[in-house]
Amino acid sequence: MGHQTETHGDWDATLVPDARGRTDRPLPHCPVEIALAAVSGRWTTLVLRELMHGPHSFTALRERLPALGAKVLSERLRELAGRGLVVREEQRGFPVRTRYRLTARGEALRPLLVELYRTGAALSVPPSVPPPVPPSVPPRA
Amino acid sequence: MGHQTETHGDWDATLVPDARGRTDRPLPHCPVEIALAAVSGRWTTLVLRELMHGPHSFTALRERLPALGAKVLSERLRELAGRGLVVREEQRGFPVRTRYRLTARGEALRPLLVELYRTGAALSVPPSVPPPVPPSVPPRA
DNA sequence: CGGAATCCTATCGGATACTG
DNA sequence: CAGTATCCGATAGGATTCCG
Repeated sequence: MGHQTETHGDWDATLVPDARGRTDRPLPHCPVEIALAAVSGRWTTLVLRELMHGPHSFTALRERLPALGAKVLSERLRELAGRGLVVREEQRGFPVRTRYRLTARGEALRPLLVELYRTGAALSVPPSVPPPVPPSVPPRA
Repeated sequence: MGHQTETHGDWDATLVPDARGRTDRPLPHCPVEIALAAVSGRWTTLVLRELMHGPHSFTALRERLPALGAKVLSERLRELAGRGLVVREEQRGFPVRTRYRLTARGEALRPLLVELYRTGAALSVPPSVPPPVPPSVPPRA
């Protein structure tokens, strides 16, 4: 065999390019976990999609996503802001206009969203032989 | 403006290529939701990573991921199998060898995992100005 | 308008124990 | 070896109400 620095030696370099992906448990510094954290949570990708079209106010977002409750939207925006993906901007004047804008970091999620869409679209064509439903009880003559 | 078939008209075609993405709530047939469902759940991406290296037995997977409990592994494998991403193969003989192998559909997740890694790595370099800690009270005079 | 505070339920995932 | 069965605490997220 080659070398014994790694746990099991052969890592696919395109899949796991560096040491941060060579973990044996879900650690928060693993790039995959970081990216998943950024887009996970119900409604998150929809909120991101709206913000990708440009800045929106809290209420505008609620109008675009009528089934999204104020509490959850508020949570999502705070998470996104906490990760530096979104900025909250208060436009001074009267009344106080608030808007949420995607940062450069937030824009960096676009290729991921595109890839998620692509992959999901590919998966949505059903497998030739669907989830092998085992013949539960073979009908006896 | 152009036409009034859509709710708000201007959709980014690279972000939302077709009607399945033009939803105002998280519907299970939206491609993004489908892809997210495939990779979501704790440990899921790690299990996929292992299976991307080739088929593994239940116990082999537990050895690679020692902190992953049998129950959760069992759940993950059943979910993945249910989505047609993994197949369970029983090698008859003694003892009964069981192994889990990625299907072609499962392999189709590889680009997504790569993109997740890429994006997460990009996000892990901290923003020039971190989460904008707002000047809580503007110093007067 | 732009939220925060509560309350409530469902599900998730970890620990432990047991089985063919 | 390859799981299942149970229990249990912690979130997640929806509904509702209230606030500056």
